[in-house]
Amino acid sequence: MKESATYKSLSFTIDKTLKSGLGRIGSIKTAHDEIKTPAFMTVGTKGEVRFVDMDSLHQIGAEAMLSNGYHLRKLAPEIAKQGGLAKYSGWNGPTLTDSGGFQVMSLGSGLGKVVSMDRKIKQTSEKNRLAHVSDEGVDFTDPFTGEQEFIGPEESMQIQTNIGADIHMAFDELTSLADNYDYNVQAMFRTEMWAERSLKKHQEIRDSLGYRQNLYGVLQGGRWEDLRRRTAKVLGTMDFDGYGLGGAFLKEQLGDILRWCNEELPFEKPKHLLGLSRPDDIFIGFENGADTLDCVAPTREARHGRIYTRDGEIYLRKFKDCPELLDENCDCPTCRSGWTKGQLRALWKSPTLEEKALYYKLSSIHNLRFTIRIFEEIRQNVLKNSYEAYKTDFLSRYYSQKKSSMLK
RNA sequence: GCUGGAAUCGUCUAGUGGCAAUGACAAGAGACUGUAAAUCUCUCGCCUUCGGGCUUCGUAGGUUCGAGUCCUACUUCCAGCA
Repeated sequence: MKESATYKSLSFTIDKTLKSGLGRIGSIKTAHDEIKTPAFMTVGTKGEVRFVDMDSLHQIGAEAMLSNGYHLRKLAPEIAKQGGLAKYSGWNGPTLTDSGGFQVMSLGSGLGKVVSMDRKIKQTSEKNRLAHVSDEGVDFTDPFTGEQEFIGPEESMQIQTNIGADIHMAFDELTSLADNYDYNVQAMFRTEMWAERSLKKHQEIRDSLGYRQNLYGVLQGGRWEDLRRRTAKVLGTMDFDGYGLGGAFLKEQLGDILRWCNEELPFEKPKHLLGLSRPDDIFIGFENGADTLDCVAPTREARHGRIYTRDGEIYLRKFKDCPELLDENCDCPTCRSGWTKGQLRALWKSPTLEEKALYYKLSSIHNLRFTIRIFEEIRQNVLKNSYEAYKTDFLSRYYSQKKSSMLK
């Protein structure tokens, strides 16, 4: 209670804007610390980043942590008692919670978030879904306990205010790429209605608590320009502290979709691009007005043996006994400690849980640092007026050898 | 030397006479983007125009329409007795 009372409104400062218009560098002041933008928010769904301790996160320059209201729903009252997410998790830095809206899709229609044109799109059949959406909210089955539960905008706000992150997200419905235009219209209207209800409930609780927490509105609208611009206008007039850019994207359209949204939204408010972090997505997001991004890919892919390097991604399994560092140019603790590809591969393949866990930690730290560093370099290069050259160099090196480097 | 038992894909393993033969691990390829994910998918005897063809279950014979499965001998290994 006492600690929470220090919460203040966000203040977002823009230091410099790209000539192209939407991209900018700046900083978001939160009650805990300042987030220099653009920034990557490390995903710690349940208040911890899998296998990575908080000291290591600070050491690699992590700016903020994103946790999930859905996963923390039952712990929320306890988190409140302990003084909020930053304290509870031991992270003690800027935090954001997602509303649980993502689970509408992942437990429901269940399709990957970003899909390239050639990938087949298929929809989960209605009866196999674990989540069902109505205007009230989402009825879902807990995949582990089988328990029937319900979360709507009001429930999500209650959970998130208990968790007490610096930034909360309005409850939204993320559609899948398999959903057609008509369904996206429906989901967009619902998301707008939920945005209003989220805001109302958030403000009620905030007023009763007597201190300020911050809420971002979340935009949906699928891949259609008319929907994206419309919903951006609608949410843009509402009293949100910032905006979450949501949706499942065709990679080829990502930039356009973000541009449609951000041309309509108030320029001076911070924007968070939900759930993306591959290098190309980072550049597209930044240029089109995203100030922060979050993603599970760096840590998940690390655990699965996919390692990021300046020359592209590699499959660690192809590097048995290899004496090279993961990435010669990397300044992460794993590389600086001299761990070689071969040693890390051996840990990963080890029959002991301790060694596997060590691998997960070392590789997660590497991929996270790799990702965070791109954001740092974007900031530096924008200041030096060398952003375009930096981007071109980075992307051509990263993607040119994609195939061959993965094959070794 | 005698008496039991055992020999199947890199390893371990399943296998009532109709089997190219089970499962696991290893290996190879791919996926993963607001974490149902320390996960998932595919390949894993050889060849293939993807219909199929060929060669396999220690070795050599035999019984049978048909043998990894039954019989005989041999080889190797394990256990017990000498």
